[in-house]
Amino acid sequence: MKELFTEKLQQQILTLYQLTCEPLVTFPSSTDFGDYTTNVAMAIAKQVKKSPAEIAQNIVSGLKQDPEFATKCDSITAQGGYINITLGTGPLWNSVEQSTVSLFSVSQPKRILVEYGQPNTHKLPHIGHLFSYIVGDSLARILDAVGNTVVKANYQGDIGPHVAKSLYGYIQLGQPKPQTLQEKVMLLQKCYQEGNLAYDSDPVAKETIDDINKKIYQKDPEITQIWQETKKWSLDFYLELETRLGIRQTFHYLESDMYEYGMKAVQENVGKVFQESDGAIVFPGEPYGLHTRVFITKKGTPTYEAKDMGLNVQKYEDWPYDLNIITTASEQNAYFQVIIKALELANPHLKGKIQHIGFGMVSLSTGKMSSRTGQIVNAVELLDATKARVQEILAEREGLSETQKNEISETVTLAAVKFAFLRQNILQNMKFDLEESVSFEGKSGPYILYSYARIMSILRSVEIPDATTKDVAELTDPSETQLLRWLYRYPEVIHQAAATMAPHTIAEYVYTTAQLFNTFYSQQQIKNEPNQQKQRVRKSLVQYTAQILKQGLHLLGIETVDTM
RNA sequence: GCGCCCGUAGCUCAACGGAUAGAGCAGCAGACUUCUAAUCUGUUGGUUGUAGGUUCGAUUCCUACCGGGCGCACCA
Repeated sequence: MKELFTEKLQQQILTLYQLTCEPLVTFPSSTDFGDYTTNVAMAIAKQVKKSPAEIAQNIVSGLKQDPEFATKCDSITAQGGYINITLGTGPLWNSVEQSTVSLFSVSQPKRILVEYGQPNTHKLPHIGHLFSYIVGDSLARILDAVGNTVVKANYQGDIGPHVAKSLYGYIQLGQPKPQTLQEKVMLLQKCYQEGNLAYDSDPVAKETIDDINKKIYQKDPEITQIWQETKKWSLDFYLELETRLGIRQTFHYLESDMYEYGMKAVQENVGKVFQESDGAIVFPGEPYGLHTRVFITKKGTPTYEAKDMGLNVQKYEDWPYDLNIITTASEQNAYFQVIIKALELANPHLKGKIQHIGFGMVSLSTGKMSSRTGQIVNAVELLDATKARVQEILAEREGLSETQKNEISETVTLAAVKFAFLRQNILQNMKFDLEESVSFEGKSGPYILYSYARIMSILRSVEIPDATTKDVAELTDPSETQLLRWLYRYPEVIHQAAATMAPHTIAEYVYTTAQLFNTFYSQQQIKNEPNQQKQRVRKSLVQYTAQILKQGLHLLGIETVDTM
């Protein structure tokens, strides 16, 4: 409907003032002002040489003559320089009905590849990896929801000093073979920590580790065997974690596989894109306002840069994309500016198709979580600690089987963590507070799931037909109309979230939806409502609410439960 | 030193250049014989880091300064 209003406004402005402009129609700051607002009268006041209020009044008078406008709008008023539009309950209802069935698509769908996750093997994932998984997956879901074709990719560092350190520790321990996957990856993490310590404090160990690192590249049979075996533990563990998080990625790239391809990609372009400098192959970024980076060292080994060259060409060969979104922490922003420039120069067909999104760095607001181990919080610890808190609350619930409680606690845990990560602008640094993230009150994942479960409970207890068009007139209470007005915004919110790649827009929206429902819930009855028309329309209203909550949460990677 | 990003309520965060700057938590005062109280209602709390500038209008754009984060060649 927004397009309709924009168009009609444009016509009015043109006929009244012989002016063409793109009138900005938006949601007003408060629903008290209506469903749409425009400040176009203020914007053109200077050109027209009339007061904004007068212009607004003229436009409004004109619009009121328009029959299409009249049928859709309850009121259209000029308030100062603002023009406020309030839709009728009927049109609002019809629109909500539509949007719960299907979401509109973007005008020009794209093939988009989203890369996220990127955990290293031979180490446990920390909170930053969890953040990347959750944010990247949500972005992919949102872009997909508006009609793009999206595939998800992961890129894992399975080679390099960190692996050598872990293998060193592992060999020192006599290459034990624990039973469970959990024990295996815990062991590798411990080996890494010890290797890391030895590397810094013991010169002999340092030499050994450097040697192991070299042997991996040289495909030394003995080391390769150990490397492959332990790597598989890690990769299996990550697949398990991804499954737990509800994430399924189409492509899993390994850094070790990009080694040769990257070298080739760089060497083919020496003299064109890259140049030799001090024995190394570098990309001189200064002409582009960037900095110079080394792609192949003077020892002849490829750096991460070279591997990224290989990776991003490989991705296009595997799945030709219109847009390749690489997400990482923002500390790599400058790095990716250089990489993308070099990639575009070496591969003109990729120009404009690679976009880096550097999201904020996660830091712990307190040391509470890490006090136990003295280490960076690992992702699994975080999930398990959250789950323990959920189970405490759930233990007091009656009428739920143990199996149900288990399922519910896992879903609620993921909702709590995912929502905590997605509720703020992903580009900004985030302070992660365990206490707050597992607090299930207020603006939280569990709050929204709880609201959804309440609706499901209502729908279980009332078995009545859906509302008819006539019933809609019975929506009169502010707690009802406020909710309906808010539901109406859903498609545009999703569209905006996709356009700006901002999952937090949806998180905010879904939260407010739940909030408005809870207000409604505390004020209005459905089960015991004597007026059958009111009962029907309220039932359908909460049904739509549930559908939109479910869909919105799904875009955040959050699943719902019917009972909690 | 150079470059990029960020400073909004006690804390964590919202706010296409637009209306009285909004939420949650914490604090205070209330609401469970009623479809799930992980809920709801009311309330306290702001010179949007500082100083200028542009604009009818600035948290938003520009400049300087102060404070914080990150990056700047053979690591990933």
